[in-house]
Amino acid sequence: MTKNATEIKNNSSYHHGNLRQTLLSAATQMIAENGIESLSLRKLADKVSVSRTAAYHYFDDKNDLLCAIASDGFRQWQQLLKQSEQQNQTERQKFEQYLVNYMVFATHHPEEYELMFGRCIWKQAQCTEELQTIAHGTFQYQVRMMEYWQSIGLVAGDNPLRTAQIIWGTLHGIAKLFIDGVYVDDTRAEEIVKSALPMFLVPKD
Amino acid sequence: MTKNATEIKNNSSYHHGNLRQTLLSAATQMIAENGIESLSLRKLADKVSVSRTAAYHYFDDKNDLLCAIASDGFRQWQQLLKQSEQQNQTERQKFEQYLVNYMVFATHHPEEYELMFGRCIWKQAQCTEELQTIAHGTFQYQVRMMEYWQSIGLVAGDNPLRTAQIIWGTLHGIAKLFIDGVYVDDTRAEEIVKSALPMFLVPKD
DNA sequence: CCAGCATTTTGACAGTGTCAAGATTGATTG
DNA sequence: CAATCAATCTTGACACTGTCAAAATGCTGG
Repeated sequence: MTKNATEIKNNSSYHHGNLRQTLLSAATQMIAENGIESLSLRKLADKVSVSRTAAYHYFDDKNDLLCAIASDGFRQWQQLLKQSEQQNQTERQKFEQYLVNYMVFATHHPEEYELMFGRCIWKQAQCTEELQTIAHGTFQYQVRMMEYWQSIGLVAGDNPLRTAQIIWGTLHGIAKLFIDGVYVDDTRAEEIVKSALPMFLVPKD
Repeated sequence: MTKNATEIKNNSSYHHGNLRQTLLSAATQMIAENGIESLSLRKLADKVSVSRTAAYHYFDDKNDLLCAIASDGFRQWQQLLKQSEQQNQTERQKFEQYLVNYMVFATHHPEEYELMFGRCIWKQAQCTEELQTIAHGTFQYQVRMMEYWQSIGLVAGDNPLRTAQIIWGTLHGIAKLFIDGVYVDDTRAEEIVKSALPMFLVPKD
């Protein structure tokens, strides 16, 4: 029997064959279901039917595993960014789409979002080089988008970095207030972001 | 010897005399120094020279203790809010002061801020009634400030709640990106907030 | 002086991350 | 084909965590 990267689990065998990916998927699912804090390496190992310390062959640390999940999140987000860029709309629509996309991504994958931008990785533990690279790249990409939108007179301001920081801050703040449960009323995040939109635009008249 | 609320520790006595407050202060200090995650009830007990479970007589939970610290934080913040309101400046200056104050408070007490607005209490655990009340009151207060600033034509928009949500979101987002270490460059949070200021104002000319 | 009460401690348990050492297996090479 | 080796996984162990139940301690009113 040859190794097959797509087969989930080679039953009744000592070697798993695909443990790293299996761990990542299972961990991502567990996090999505019950939150980051409820993920323990031991419960994860149980779920995958493997011993407590098996994961240590693929990840240095619990932190290392979390960083890998976060990196996946960034890849997803980058894909979404590029997708919405290719739809032919007005630039103004693209900008609005970007804002809404951010909110939808954050509120639909709250735990992964927390991992990507939260203190758990960035402050408390040190983050992987892979994660640092991809995160930085994503931000740079967004700065360039701002630069373009400012150059065509859509978005206000003349300092793309500053503007990106502020707009990102706004999105991040609203997203986090929802995700963390500070905003519990039925107000929808999307609506709030849409009413924030005019703030960022160059006045029309 | 009579009991004295100001004396820190009645040495060589079984009963402490002032344990609740002592625990709160020590915990606040430990959190400020080494972060929320590094606070354990046992280390806290050690620091106060008391047994592991002594705290359980004053707090239901670890969560309960954290909520008490957060409540203190809100009291501090409210005081700061009212102070800056009483200084006689133009309304425009007061508004700017409010933004800057928020940022200064958040970045100078990052761990307490995280406790006040972070997932640790609001999402993961349930928060105390005391905390819920004081937090809600603080937000209401800020909404009323927005209402006033909009009524005199300083701040843009006609929906105070929405505006408060957005401005608070912006402040919160920028603060958290700094606190959590996502922004690591030497850009100062205060500067960013000041350049965000015009976004919120009614255009002058 | 003693009973009762508030306060603090000790003992115990389940759960956590992680290291070191051993067990198992598939692959490689003579 | 068989022996060895390296990759992979497991077992044992340790320190640390929050928290409960039961015991111990000291203050205070009768």
